[in-house]
Amino acid sequence: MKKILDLIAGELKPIFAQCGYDEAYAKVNLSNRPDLCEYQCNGAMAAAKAYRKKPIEIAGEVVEKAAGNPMFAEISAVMPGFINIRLNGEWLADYLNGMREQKKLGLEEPEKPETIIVDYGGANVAKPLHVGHLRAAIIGESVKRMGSFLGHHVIGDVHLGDWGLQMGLIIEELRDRKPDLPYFDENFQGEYPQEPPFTISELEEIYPAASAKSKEDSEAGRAFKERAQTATFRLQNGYAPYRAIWQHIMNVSLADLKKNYDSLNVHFDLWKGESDAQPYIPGLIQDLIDKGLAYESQGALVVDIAEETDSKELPPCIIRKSDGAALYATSDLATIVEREKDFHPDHYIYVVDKRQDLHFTQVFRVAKKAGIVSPDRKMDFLGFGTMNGRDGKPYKTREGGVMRLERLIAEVNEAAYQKIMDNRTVSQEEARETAKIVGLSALKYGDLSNQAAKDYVFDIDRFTSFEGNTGPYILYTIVRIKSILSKDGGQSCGPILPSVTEAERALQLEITKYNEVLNTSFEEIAPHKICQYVYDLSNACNRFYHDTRIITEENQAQKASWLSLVSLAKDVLEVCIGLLGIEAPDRM
RNA sequence: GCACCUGUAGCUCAGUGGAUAGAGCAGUGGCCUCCGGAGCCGCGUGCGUAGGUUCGAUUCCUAUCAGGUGCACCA
Repeated sequence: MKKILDLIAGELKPIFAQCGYDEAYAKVNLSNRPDLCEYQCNGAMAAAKAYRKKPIEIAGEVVEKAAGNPMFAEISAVMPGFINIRLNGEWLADYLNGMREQKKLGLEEPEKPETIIVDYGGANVAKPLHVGHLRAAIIGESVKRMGSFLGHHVIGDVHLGDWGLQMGLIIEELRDRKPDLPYFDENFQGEYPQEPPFTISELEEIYPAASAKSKEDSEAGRAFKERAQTATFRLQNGYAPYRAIWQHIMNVSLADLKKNYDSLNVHFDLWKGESDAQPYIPGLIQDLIDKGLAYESQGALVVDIAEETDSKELPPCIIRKSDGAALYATSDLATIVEREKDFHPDHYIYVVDKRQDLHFTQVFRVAKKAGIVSPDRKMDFLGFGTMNGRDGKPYKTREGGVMRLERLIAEVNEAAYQKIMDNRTVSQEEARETAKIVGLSALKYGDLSNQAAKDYVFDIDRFTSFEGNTGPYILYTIVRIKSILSKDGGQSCGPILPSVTEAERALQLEITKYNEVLNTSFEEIAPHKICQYVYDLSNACNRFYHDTRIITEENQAQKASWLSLVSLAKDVLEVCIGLLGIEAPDRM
């Protein structure tokens, strides 16, 4: 189905044209004065200058010709030149009935579906997930779901950090702890064991220990770091024993990462990492040299990325260190080479900490200059801000350390559990299960309701509150509608009739925004707009059934209409929170 | 030093080249013979500052102040 704004504009366009004005002026917006009208067209004012007429005259001409159109209950010209519109109640009811019948609730899908890569993990192998990974996971998952639901072919890639110095550090620390392992016997000829030489909890302890050791300002510290660098170098050059250890690290770590992402209800289509891009690096660098883009500067190989339209000077992008090693930008460029080969995507979306803005600006420019992607390829960097504590500083544990994701989730679940037990008498088991769902909604909604690019304050009490603009409040609304529908058995839904009360009308109008909201939210890569909508729709629901007795309504056709209306509202809400990565329980 | 991002109500956040800038929390006053009161209905304060473009600017531009972040061999 078409969006209502487009349908109204579609009626006005020929009228503008008939009157001799460019039909582009027939653009329609939601009214920002609901007391005056539901929709408004401001084109007459914009056109006034071009046609040297008073805006009100233009508006008057258009309104005169539009009067009598069955779509409108009211269309009027108001000083200085607004065109105010109210929809006909029957037309609106028809639109809603259309939504009920169509798949995806009448969502207008893009004419040409795109292949889109969403890169949103950034997890590091052998390091536990912490809150810094939370935003990428939550926002990226939502962006991926939005794109898929709209009909695009979206591929979510975790893009693991699995190829850096951390690997050498772990290998050398492992050598110090278990020197008898066959991986460290230069003369070993047999098969390496299938069993990993460590558990996940050991691994999580090994890395920080090794990292600390390498940073020690002592002879031993420097020696250890040098060993780690050598080990990293050998690993990257295919030294078999270290490859075998690396594979163990990957297996053990990935199983744990998947478990953690699962508990967030975040799922990746690809579990690629930096290591997968390595084979493309030599060709990439040679290509950049051959094209004359890469040149030596202070011993390193760099590519200039300045463009004529730049008002400022951007530093060049380093693609090879003076010691010959590749680095971050090289790896990301090689990953693009790989993705072009595998998927040839129309659109890249990187969901990464906003501090990497400059890095991605450089990478995108090099990719386009070098022709790795075509110049018009859509490449978006969705940089997100920091999650802060109530003190406005990056979120930490009470002890001041880095908060692990597992612990954060556990704390949110506990807070949700307490609230559920305070409010209702349910069994502990049911409360625990519900708390997981409610807690996750609190966590995700609390994050997604903010603009991604901004820092935000994580306040566990506020996010888990069942009142106000929170995830639990949204879930409550859905659960309550489910309760109403179950009271009736869900059997007597019928066609939605024109509204009879203001609250009902408001709810009807709110529901119809669905199509518009989903499309613009994805175009702007803005999940918070879905949150805003879901909140508005929930409020409209609560107002409606607060003063309308549905179940006891004696007029059966009226009752059937209202049941359909709240049922449709519930469907819209569930689709929308699904795109946020949230689901609603049946009871809470 | 250079650059980028952000400044909206006491707090946390939305929002728009158009009419009277909105929510939640906190404060405060009402509403349960009623499908879940986790609700509904009230009450008041604000676009960092100064210019400019425009018929119209909180929105676009410039300057300025404040906070955050990034600036060549970490990822």
